[in-house]
Amino acid sequence: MWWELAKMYNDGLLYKGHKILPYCPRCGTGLSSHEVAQGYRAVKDPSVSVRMRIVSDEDAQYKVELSGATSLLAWTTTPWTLPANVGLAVAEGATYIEIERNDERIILAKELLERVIDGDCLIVREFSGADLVGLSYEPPYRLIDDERAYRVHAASFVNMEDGTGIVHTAPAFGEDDYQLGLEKDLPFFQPVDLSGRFTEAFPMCEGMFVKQADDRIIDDLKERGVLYRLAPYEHDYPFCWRCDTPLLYYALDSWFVKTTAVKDQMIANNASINWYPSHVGTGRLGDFLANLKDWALSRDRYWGTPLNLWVCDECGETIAIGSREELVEHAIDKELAKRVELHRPYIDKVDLKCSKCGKAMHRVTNVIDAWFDSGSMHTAQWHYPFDNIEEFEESFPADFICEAMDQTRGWFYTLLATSTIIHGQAPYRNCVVTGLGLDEDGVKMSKSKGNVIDPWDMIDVYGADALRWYLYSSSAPWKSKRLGGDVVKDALYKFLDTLRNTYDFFALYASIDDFDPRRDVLVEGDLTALDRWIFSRLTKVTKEATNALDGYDVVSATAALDAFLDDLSNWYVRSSRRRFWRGGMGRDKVAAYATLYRVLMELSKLLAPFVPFVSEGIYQRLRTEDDVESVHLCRYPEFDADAMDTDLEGQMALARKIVSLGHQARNQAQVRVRQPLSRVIVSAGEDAHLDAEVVTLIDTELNVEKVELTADLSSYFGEVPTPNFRTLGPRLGPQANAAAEWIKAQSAESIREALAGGAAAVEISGRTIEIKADDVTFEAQLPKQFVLVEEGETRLLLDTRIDDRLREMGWVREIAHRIQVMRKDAGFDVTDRIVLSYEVGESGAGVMKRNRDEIASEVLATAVEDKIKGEQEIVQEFDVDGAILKVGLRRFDTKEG
RNA sequence: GGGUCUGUAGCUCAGCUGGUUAGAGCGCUCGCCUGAUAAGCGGGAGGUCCCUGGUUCGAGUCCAGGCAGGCCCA
Repeated sequence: MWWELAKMYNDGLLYKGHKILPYCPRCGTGLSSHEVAQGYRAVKDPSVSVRMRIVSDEDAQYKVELSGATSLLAWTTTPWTLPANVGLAVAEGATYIEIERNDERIILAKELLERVIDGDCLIVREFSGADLVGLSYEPPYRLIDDERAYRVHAASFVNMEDGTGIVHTAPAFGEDDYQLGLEKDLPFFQPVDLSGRFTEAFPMCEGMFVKQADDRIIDDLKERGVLYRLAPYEHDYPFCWRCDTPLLYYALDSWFVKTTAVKDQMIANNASINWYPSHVGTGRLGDFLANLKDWALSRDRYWGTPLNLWVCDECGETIAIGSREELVEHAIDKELAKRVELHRPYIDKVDLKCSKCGKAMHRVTNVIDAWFDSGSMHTAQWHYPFDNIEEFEESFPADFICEAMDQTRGWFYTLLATSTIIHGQAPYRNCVVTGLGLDEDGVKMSKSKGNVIDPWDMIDVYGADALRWYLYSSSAPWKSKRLGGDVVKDALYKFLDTLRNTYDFFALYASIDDFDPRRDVLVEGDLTALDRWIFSRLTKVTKEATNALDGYDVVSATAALDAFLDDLSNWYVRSSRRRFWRGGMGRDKVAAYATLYRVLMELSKLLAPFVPFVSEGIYQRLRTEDDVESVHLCRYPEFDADAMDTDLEGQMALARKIVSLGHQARNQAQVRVRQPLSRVIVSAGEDAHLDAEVVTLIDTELNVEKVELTADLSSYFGEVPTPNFRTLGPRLGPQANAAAEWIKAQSAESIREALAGGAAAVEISGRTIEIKADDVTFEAQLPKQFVLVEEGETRLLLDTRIDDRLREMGWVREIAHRIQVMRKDAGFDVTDRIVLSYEVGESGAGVMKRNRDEIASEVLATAVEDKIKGEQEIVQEFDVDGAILKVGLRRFDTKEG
């Protein structure tokens, strides 16, 4: 940083000036504009209007009519600055008026009359602001004796938004005032010391803190009849971001970085940065740059980076030291300079020898704005240009930085400013701006308010990755985020638990089967449609995540990954379970393992930037010695867009839709899923097609024997003839009902035939009645056996007929399920073999006998006994379709076999 | 006062270049399923898409003006 500062000084961009600075009387230091920006707060201050009696009109156009009783009305929201008043300012072009009331005359801006004066008054005359210039007036406190003081001047900053149009001017306490003071050669009068207390120059309040003196001054003005009006005034006022003391605007000596000299270049460099969101660059920072002011750099604190300027006591020569080498070169005590710690207080012991006059030079006492330190990161982190020159050149400018919105005028700005001056370009290419963390009620967290949520509390409960995932996935980074409550819990349950459970499922069976990824390799030809589908989805999600991250769109990336994990867990794994349950290590089983293994490996890499701990945990458990030792050392997965099988993905999407509709239909028909049904019939638009393997997935999931895909479902609907009372009623009167009964009793076919000629004479209850074609409408009717559900284009018919064969299959499945639950209740391992004993009444005996092998294999029973005898680990009795079945289980002991 | 963002279900939020009947998750409720899952599936209740105008065959979406809130600045 010294190198940077010395470069700036030698280029004439670091200078000493005097400026009105926001000043913290408690910290004893001026604040930079970006520091002030942190501390604005709405407060109520007293606003006062004060009479300033005209004492001389000699130098003005305006001439007093009512001598001794004519006053200018001045306005301020900081009564404590009134003792330092040395002038009044008016707007030259504005219209002012003189009013009369209670034997006195008051002058103020015409526009503001109604806002300042209550009640009626007499307007005596009008004139322009320019006429008032030159008047002498009696100030509220005549504390200095100076010809130049207490006169009216014209100033461009006088506005008509509030006040009286006559502005009290105190050059010691305001930027505009100070500038006016320079311009009009006003005396500079400073009755306040650096601790914010009045000096002996204002005896009435000597030693009093200025803000506390407001009341005292107001009382005094009131007593003396100087006060015209007092009103509370609500406005934003800056407070010290560090200690919350109200800031005073105060004229101070300061060192400045002449950022205004590179303003255009900074604006150009800002335009080279990709901002996310873009409005930060064009709006918030853009506006700031457009109104750029020089950077008040020096601070009068003790701690901080010492300002590297030495000044000669004798001749005032100043030198900026840019390296230790230079320090040693100029130092009087070279040994000290070689080893001295470059911070206070040590550095201040090093005096230099003036090159001009040979006398001692001392370092200025200032330290620098800490923002300069963080704003120098691009260079200082490498100790450039003394070390790491290559590293610097390789990494500058940075690809990407990220911080919160409140750093716009902090870090984002100071980085840009120093880099523009030192390197001529922006130090970062992309900047993602994050929103603020709000508390549960949506209020900004701040230490002073005490509503700060400790991230560790959430991390302890839910984990760091759950917090991360929430922050990434909930909404765009720059939106503010509420923390606390259950939001992080949701991220954990919804995403991370699903991920872990998917891994756990794999791990459970992989360890049972002793899966070895180096031996049990993936064989392309053994892959099922489901395997090929999940690989296609993996390619797609890799593409989506990569593209999203390339565009700094972290939310879309998480959304794509979330959708993929859902597919993996709730479709791939769910539909693959039976493949893992099978005994042995057949080719299909190896294919399933190898597929799931590879998907989990790749997924851990895809997720590594988002959830570094969880992804590493999974990776470490999956990797072999041949793999890179950490997921964070792996390349991010690449994708081959051609590897996507959009047709298969389309089929699978349709399959899942059919399953969903099928469940809905079962629900409507009140037929539970364990009861097998014969078929569903589906229409899903022209191009819909399903490969046999995909159909099998639907069969299994819906527990139906057949899935029929058809272009048109209408052939499954029957037609029912329906009487049209609109025509029958008027024509047949009382006989209409009989005719209607007859129509309903016919089949659609026969009545169509009968009415082919347009009408038919029919014999009903002994009378002949004519039925015309108009008398009959045909309604599509679904045979009772079907339930129809539809969603968009997709329509599904569920055939709900249950014959004896299906009933028996359902029975078997029900029993198998109940026994599985018993196994679980008894605490058996999924691999435990059992001995199944049962007793059943007559009605169930046949079914049980016919299906005992199937049930046995389903529940891993090595032996089945049709009598419950001996010790059982669990016994239960249940009622299946009216048949009472009693079942006992015990673990199969190999010795028994 | 200026800049900027936001306003959609009880809560958290999606809704791309305007296009059927506005969605998801959580929560509530009823049912199903479960040999990985604090899970999953299906049904239901729950909406003046902040307001008012305008453009358009058509507006949650575009335009104008308000209102409310956040942040930044004066």
